[in-house]
Amino acid sequence: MRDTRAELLAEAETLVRGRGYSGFSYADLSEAVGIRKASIHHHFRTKEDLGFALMGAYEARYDAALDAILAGHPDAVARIEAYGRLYLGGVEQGLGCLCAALATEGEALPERLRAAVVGFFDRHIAWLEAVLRQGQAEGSVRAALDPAAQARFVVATLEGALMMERLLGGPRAFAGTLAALCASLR
Amino acid sequence: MRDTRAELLAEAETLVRGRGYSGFSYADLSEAVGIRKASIHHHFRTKEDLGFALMGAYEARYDAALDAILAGHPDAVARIEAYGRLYLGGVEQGLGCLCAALATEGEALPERLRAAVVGFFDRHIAWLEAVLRQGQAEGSVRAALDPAAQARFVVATLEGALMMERLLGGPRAFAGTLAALCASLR
DNA sequence: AGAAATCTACCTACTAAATGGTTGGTGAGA
DNA sequence: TCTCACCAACCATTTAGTAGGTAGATTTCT
Repeated sequence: MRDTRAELLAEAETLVRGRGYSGFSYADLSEAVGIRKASIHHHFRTKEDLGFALMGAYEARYDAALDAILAGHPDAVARIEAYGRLYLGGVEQGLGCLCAALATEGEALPERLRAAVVGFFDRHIAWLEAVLRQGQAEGSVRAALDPAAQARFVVATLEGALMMERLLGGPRAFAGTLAALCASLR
Repeated sequence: MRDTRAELLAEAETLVRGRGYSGFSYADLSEAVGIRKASIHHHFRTKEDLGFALMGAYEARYDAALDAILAGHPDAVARIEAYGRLYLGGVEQGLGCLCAALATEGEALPERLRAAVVGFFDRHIAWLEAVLRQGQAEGSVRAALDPAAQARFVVATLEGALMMERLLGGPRAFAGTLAALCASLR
């Protein structure tokens, strides 16, 4: 049996990351999944509900990826490099970050969605801060850096590089920025 | 006499940077400027024309700002810090970068607009690369850095920080990232 | 200079299409 | 029998864009 709800989430994510939240419609999604517009409302009552579910799934996937990074890479800088490669996937597929797409909406974004985006960034910043502190304790990360500020710096650089290189330099250019970022930590 | 065209450009820019390109409508703009919807079409035949004019004005303003920075700051890192403060203005007003707003639209963005966005970034990268080279020649910028890669890195960081801190940490957090960025260049 | 023609900036009133969303169903399976 | 997943047919509103016109300024012709 096909899991329509999951298909809807997957296609909607591609659409939002590809053209922005208000740049996609239920009609687009209907066509992508092969189901009538009204049936989407059966799964997600409103567009805002869909956006919120999208954020939930996105965050859950990222949480799993962060755990996998901790399990697979002992070194702090290697962890941050692996974190950066999560964004690289977006560049390769020509898709931006879901949170960036929502953040663009700014004032017009429903409060729940804004809160979810803020939560996403807060979590990532906290994770990076912990990794950086560990790196400093082990000596692999420059002791002079402020972990809290540096964590924001890392997210900003990767988000910006994804946004820009998706339509400019592609994966190679993104990889260059990631390398420069990691070099600046040591 | 009031310059309606200029008012339209100013208000439209605020709207696009605040809520995204497909997140604003001629109706919004009509209300903001106090002119009928049909009259906007007199000044900008299509929404795409308006977006293109928006990019033109935005780029012209940035060009002037880049010249002013060269004239006002002899030191390379000071120039890049001043460049970063251009973005800070956006954080203070709660407005993202026009190019980031357009870039979010991705595939759905009309070709002319995409080309304009690419041109904007290319110009900024070239400007920064030249500034970085000069800094290396003078010894104020680390010689080990690759100017071309580092220029992309600078734009990515500032764009990402603007996108994120606009709704997260505000001007203080942005200033922290800008400081970390400048420190990483020396 | 004065009349005629043209242009500019704006308007009201429309259109076709798309938007998110609702109603009232149908058929299949537990 | 009841729920689930889906549907066709709606709906009100909003979207970008058009048609046709008006009042006032500017230019052109005599």
